[in-house]
Amino acid sequence: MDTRLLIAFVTVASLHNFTKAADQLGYAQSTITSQIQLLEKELGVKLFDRLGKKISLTPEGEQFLINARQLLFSWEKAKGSISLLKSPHGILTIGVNESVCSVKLPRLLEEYRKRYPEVEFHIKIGSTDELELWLHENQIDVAVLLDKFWNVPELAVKVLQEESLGFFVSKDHPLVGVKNILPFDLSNHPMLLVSHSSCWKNIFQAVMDEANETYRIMLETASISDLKQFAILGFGVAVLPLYAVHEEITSNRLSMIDWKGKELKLFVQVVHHRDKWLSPSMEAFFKVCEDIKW
Amino acid sequence: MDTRLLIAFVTVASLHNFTKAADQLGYAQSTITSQIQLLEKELGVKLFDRLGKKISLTPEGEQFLINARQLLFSWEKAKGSISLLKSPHGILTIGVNESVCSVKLPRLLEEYRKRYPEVEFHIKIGSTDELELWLHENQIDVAVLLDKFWNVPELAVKVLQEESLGFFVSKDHPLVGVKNILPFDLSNHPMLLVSHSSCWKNIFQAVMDEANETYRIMLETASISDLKQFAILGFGVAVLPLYAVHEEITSNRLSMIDWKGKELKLFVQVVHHRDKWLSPSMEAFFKVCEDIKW
DNA sequence: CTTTTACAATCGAAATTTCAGATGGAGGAT
DNA sequence: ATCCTCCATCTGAAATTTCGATTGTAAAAG
Repeated sequence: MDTRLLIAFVTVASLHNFTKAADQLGYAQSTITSQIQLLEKELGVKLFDRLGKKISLTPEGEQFLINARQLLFSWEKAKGSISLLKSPHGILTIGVNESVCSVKLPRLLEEYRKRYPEVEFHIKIGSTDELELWLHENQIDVAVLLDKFWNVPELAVKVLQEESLGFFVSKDHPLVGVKNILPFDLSNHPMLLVSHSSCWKNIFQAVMDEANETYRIMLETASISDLKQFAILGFGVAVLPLYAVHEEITSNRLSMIDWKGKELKLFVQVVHHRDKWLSPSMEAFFKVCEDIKW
Repeated sequence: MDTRLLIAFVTVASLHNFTKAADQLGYAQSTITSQIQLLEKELGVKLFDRLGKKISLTPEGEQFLINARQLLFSWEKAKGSISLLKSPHGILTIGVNESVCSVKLPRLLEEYRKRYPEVEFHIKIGSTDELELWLHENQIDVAVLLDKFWNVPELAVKVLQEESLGFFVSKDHPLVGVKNILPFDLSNHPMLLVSHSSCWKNIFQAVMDEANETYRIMLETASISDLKQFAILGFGVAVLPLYAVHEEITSNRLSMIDWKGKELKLFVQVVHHRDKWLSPSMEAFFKVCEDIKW
C-alpha cells in the first residue's frame, strides 16, 4: 500500500470528482481511476458509488476516509520527526583521554553547547586503545585524544593541534637552570609517568632508546594531578604535555627543564569511524573543533 | 511510500540482519538492500550504520522504527475496521409504499433484525414514483413496493410475491352475496380508492376501460385505514389488496365481493439501483426477502 | 597469518507496475 | 437530438521493483 493511493483517495473524496483530483495531483484521469480501483481491491470494499455522473462515498469509504487522513497525517509527522533530528540534537557520545578531558574538552564543549544547545553529551574517558575499541564497536560517536599520529585505515583522523611533551620538576630540582639537557642527563633521575595512556611513556621510551639511554621509573600513576603533586614535592621528573601544567608553571610551583633532545611530539586528534554515518551533531562537532582556538 | 518498505525496515531492525529479513519476507537479499536504500533516500537519513559485519540503527533509525511500527499498526487497524464493516452493519435506508410499510414490512424487518442486529433501519415512505427518484439519487439503498411489474433499465427488480386487488364492502352492502360480479356491476357503485399510489387506481381504471365501463369515485384518501373505515361504514366499494384487509375479513366487518372480471394483478417487488455497490447489509436484505414466507 | 564464513552492496536482466493518451459510453444539459 | 462532462477501459511506453549472480569486506576460525 502506497501513500500515493491514499492521497489519491483523499483528494477524490474531498473534490467528489476523479478528473479534478487528477488535475490537482498532476495525474491523468485514468491513473486516478486505477489507483482507486487498486485501493478498493486491496481493501476488498467499494469506496465510491458511481451512480450516473455523481460519485459518492460508500459507508466503507466514509470510514476509510477518516483512517486515510489519519494515516497520511501520521506519515507526515513521522517524516517531520526525522527531519527534526537532522539539526544537531540528541546525544553525542565522546570518548577522550583523561588529559584531554580535563584540559582541552571544557572549552570545546562550552563552544559547542553555545551553538547547539539541543545536544547532550555523554563522555567516556579511556586510554587511546580503549578509544579505538569503542570507535570500532560504535560505543562512541567520536574520540578526541592526545597521542602520536593515528593511522588506522578504518578510522578518519583529523589533527587539531600539535603538542610536545615536556619535563617538569620542582623549582629546587638539580636540573633546574641546567641548559641543553639531553637524554643522558635524565638517566639518573627518577621519572614520573602517567600510566593510563601508554603512549606518553612509549614516546619517552622511544627517545631514550634512540639515544641508548636507560631510565628509572619512580612512579606511574593514572592521575595527572597526582603526578604533578609528586613532581612539586621533588620526587622526580614528570613527563607531561605543557598545557597540562600551565598553571603550575605560572605559579612557579613547577619548572620546565631546558630539553634539547628530540622533540616528543604529540597530536590532539579528533577521530571517527569512516563507515559511520555522520549525524548532524557529529558534523557540527567537527566544525567546532576546527573553529575554536586550541 | 509503500508499506512494503516499512515492513522491510521493521523486519531488518528486529532481526539486525538484511539476509534473514529477506528470507523471512520471501525476497532476495538485494531487494531488501534496495528497499532500505529507497526508504533512506525518501527520508533523507541513514537508518542503519553498516559497521563491518554488524548493522545497527542510527538514532534516526531508532526514532523511525517507532514511527514505522505505529504506521503499520494504524494501517492494519484501518483495514480491520473496514472488514468489520463487511458484515451487515450500519444504516440500511429502505423506501416503501405505505401499504407495504404497514402490512408487509414489519415481518420482514423483524426477521432481518433477528439475523443482523447490527443494522439500523431508516424507512422512507413514498409513492412508487418517489421511490424511483430516491433510488436514482441514492437517497435509499433499496425499495420495496407493491405495484405493477417495474421495468426500468437501470433498476434491478426482483418480484417477491404476486398480489391481487380485491373489492371490499361492508357486510350489508347490496353486492354482498352477488355472484360473478363484472365491471358493469360496479359502474353504479361509488368507489373508494387510495390516492397516494396512483398505480392501484390505474390498474382498476385499466380494467374498467377495457370493459368500456365508467365508474364514480366516492372518495380518494391517502390512508388505507381511513379507506377501510369508510368501506365498513358502507360508503362504497374499496379497492385494496387482500392482505390489507385480512383482519377486517376474518372479523366479518368487511366482505370481499365475488369478482369475475379481469384479475387486478400486483407484485411485491424489491428494487435497487444496478450501479450501486451492494453493501453486506443490502445483500443480507435481499436474502431475507427471499427467505421469509410472504 | 591465512582461510573461511557471513553479510551487505552492486550490477544487469527480467518481471512487474505505473502512467498517459485515446476511446467509449452513460448521464445531464441545452 | 446534440453536446458536454465525467468515469471506465484499453494499450503501449516508461519507470520501478525484483531477482540472481557477483563482488567486496569485515569478522571468525583455523
